[in-house]
Amino acid sequence: MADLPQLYNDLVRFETELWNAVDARLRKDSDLTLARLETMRVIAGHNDCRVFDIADELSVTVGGISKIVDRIEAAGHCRRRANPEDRRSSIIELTPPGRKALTEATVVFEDELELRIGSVLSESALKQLGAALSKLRAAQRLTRKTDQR
Amino acid sequence: MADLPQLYNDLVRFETELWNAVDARLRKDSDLTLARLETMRVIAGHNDCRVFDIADELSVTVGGISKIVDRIEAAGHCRRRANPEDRRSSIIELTPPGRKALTEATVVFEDELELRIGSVLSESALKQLGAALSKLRAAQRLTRKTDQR
DNA sequence: CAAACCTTGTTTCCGTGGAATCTATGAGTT
DNA sequence: AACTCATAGATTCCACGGAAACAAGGTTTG
Repeated sequence: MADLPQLYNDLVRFETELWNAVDARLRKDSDLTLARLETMRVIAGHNDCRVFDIADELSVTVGGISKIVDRIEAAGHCRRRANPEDRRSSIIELTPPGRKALTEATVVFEDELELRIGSVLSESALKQLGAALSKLRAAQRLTRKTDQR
Repeated sequence: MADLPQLYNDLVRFETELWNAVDARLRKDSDLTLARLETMRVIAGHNDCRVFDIADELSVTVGGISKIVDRIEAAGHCRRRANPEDRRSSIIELTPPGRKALTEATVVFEDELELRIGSVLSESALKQLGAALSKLRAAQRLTRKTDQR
């Protein structure tokens, strides 16, 4: 019998510490925070990216993302463009300075991940971990449907 | 080569969704929130528990925990007692109603973990996941020492 | 096509948690 | 003992993100 509370605790604590460490590293060695980096990665990876798409992919609220996009836009790193398909929404795209900042921050980001994850586990352990997490997320997507809000 | 950003993303997203789901379930089926449950679990598991001990174990700030303890105390679930060893700090202990609430909430907590983790992965996959997380945390504790601040 | 409903995004308001500051106590040095 | 420095906790201030209310556009149904 696995000790689920223990596993839960390690998971949550590791995630907290990882987030803090990566965020601190980005603030020190790049122009982005982790919240902005994650948002900009989604923008870069989506064609015709809307606020909704980002919120969905990052599991946060639309209202929260709307405000993060405000800040990224104020920093000159992205811009909202009218969506010809649907006038309720805008299409968000990175500006050239935004793409540059993203590229630079991504190097730092990946370096820190390598330091804190890649270099700690064996290649096969990494594969297993990735598989476990992806299975857990898939299961969560299913239960979500039965959840009432 | 493992895709670390992908793994990172699954980890953070799973943790976010898990936290939200467990917290929602606790609010619905118990008297505690997840933040309070975690705090009270630490209090219950420590002899002569101080604010510092909780903050350290949960990887959050002392100031934040001080306020969470305020709320738990206001709900009548814990109490601060003078520490005879060190008058700067108090010893925090659960009240009988606090212990009762903790016991009840723990049932809900473990049920939700079983639903979202235990029943999703095989026994051996759970073991591997636990081992990987504990190794990752151990490595993080080491790098922390070299981190300035 | 109108009415009802749903989707998308923004904004307001609020609770939470962090950083910084302040107070009190303890430990170490002279 | 007096001074300095470190530690524990509380408090103040602030930034962030969620919930809810709102606005506006889209979709469905009669």
